[in-house]
Amino acid sequence: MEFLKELNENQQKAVKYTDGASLVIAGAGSGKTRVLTYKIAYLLKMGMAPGSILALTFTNKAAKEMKERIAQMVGANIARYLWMGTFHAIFSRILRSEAEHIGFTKSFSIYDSADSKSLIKSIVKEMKLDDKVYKHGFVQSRISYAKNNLITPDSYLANTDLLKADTASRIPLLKDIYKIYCNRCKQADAMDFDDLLLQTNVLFRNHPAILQKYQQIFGYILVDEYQDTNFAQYLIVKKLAEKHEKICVVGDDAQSIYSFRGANIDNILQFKNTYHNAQIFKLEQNYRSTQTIVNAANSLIDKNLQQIKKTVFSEKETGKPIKVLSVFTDFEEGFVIANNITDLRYSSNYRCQDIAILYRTNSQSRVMEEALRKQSIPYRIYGGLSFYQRKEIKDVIAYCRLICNQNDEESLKRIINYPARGIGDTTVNKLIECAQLHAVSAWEVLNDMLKYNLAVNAGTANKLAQFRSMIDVFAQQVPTQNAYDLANSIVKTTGVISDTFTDHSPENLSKQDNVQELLKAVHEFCEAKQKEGETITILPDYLAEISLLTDQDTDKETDKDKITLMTVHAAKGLEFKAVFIVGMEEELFPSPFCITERELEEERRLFYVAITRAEERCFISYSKSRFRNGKTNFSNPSRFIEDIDKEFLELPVENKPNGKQSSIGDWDDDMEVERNRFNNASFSKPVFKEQIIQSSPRHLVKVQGVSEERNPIENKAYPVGSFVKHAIFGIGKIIETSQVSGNDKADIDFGEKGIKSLLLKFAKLEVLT
DNA sequence: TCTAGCCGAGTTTTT
DNA sequence: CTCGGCTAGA
Repeated sequence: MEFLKELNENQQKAVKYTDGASLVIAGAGSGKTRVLTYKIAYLLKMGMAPGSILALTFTNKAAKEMKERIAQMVGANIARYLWMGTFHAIFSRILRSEAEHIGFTKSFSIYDSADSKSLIKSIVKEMKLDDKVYKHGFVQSRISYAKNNLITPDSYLANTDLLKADTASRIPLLKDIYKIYCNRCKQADAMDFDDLLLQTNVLFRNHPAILQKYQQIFGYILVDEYQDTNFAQYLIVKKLAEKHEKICVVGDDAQSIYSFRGANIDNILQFKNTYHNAQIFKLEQNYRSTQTIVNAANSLIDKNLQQIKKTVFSEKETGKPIKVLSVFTDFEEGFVIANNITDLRYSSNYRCQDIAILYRTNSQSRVMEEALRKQSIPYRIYGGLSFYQRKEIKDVIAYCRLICNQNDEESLKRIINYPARGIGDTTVNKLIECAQLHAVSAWEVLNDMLKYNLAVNAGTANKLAQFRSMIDVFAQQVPTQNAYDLANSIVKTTGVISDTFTDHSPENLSKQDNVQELLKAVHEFCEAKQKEGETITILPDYLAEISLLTDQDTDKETDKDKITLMTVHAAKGLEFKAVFIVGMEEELFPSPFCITERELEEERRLFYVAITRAEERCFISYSKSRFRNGKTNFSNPSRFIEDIDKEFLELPVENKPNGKQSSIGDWDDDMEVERNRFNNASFSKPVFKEQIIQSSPRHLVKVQGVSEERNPIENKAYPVGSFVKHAIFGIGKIIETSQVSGNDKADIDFGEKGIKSLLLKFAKLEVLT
């Protein structure tokens, strides 16, 4: 047990306690993953069989990393038998082997959220309801909420509170949509993400013998990120652990940020009430961040009332204060951040992969992206469209899914007329209506159009029959064909990507690349399975694997050394030497949709998560105006900045070039922060784009001393003396134009608002005269 | 069946 | 602004 020496005292205690239930409260950066991995290694060394350990995580990435670390410690041959994966992955595996007990088949499809949205849309349409009232997004979240709380359609009907709430929200028929939605899923032999948890509960509730079987199998259960479990997950874990209470959950209530998805922070707060003899271990030493960052984060989270008290501390160096950057516009924000990044790269020798830009909403990525691109800083955006959500990929996968499960209605709808084969919307609607009328799947109708009286003309019937037999031919090959060969012939024969061969546009070429990429992935999957001793890997096995994958799981080698751009949510569990948290403004962070104290506390935790991602440097920026939804909106600094003790912050300082007074306007009154305009933030390190691209880091440091002297330069577009209009300051008169580091700049007298030095590329001035 | 054009809406999302 | 969804017309 040499490896135990690598743990501190509390970590060791948490690892070694295996007598009963235990809760490990793990502060940010306190070695949570380390405790989990070492604990599993410890259990294995104590003689526990790997096949009786169940370890649940929230992301595939976390599971994969943990598995790799354990493999290093105890050997891959042992590690591969661990039940380790996400809740969804593990229980979809169990559901597949027990599917017939709950009315599904082994090859059930998994509907992703786009599929379920599309199904909801068609149900609302078929019920002739107003889709402006029954908005698909809202209906979807309502159904998801019900499932996460284990409310089946029948118990929904019996729940007066829910019914009342729906009537009050003018959506009384939600109960019916929910019921039909579930029926349709079952008819399609499909489960959505929430079903994977709900149906597991149904399985365990209705079949005690099966529950008992898994209670026997899982001799020890570990759960990561327990603060983010919802009721469905909580109950699965509770039932499985009931017998022996050999369970260890790890989490941090201060990092609970998924309540809007049904996560219930009470699961961790009330752990002791669920498991009466639970031991609690607190990990409070942060090994990730400087003292300043840890203390700043502590002072922030201290403002939350609801929390398990703990004292996270760091013994690393004090470190630099968190730098607060104040800018005028979101464009300038991007520019300033890019400059700061350049600075870090070349004067502190940070690599791109050490740096992350975090934001509250995905839409903020655009300006950042633009700024980075302009300065040729390599970056990678996480979130947005993932590989598996791309149209061409979804199309190919829809073929694969339909071929493996002909009842899969969403896949059928997607490709029955793609590529176009003369089966229009009218026909598809008739087909589905007919199927509903006879309570069978659409495929069933296709199989016997006469029997079900499908009212289409002979030509259409012929086209439908052709489509059916094409799918049939593939379907017959499923049990005997290797997944890669079958996928390959699907792509070649169905013409699913024939659209992309019409021209050589970059979009089309990229689509072809993506499909090749997918096929390559299938190939690799088959080879990996073969190495594990499988004789043949069939297509359904591959589908089962990828339906639960996300973009984050597909890291490419070429993406290694790049700046990371992602939402704060996506950054949870990650760490970077330097972190930029941008858009720290009211109406953005906290989100205007969070009103109640409980919701605000979650937003504060989100900010806490953001800060604690940083190891050495943390920057926070806010802009006084932001371009959103086609309009420029004014904004104030986020209240959360004030929640951090000032001693840990480096607030923007006023800088007065040439002794000119530059008044701030009204924004900063509450913060006593003054603007350090373009000088400090933007130009302390003049940016020479070309040189940055070509030269080595050391070269660049030399150029940094270049003069910042301003030389008045006549600017023809903005003649001295002319009047201009600015989005924030209103009308002003140009006093002087100049160039600084190759950027056009103007000094403008805005009367009452004072004299401002503005960069023309940001100011967006309108010339009036 | 396809496409241009209009209208309206617009947080966060591990699976 | 920038998507998605729908309608009108080819």
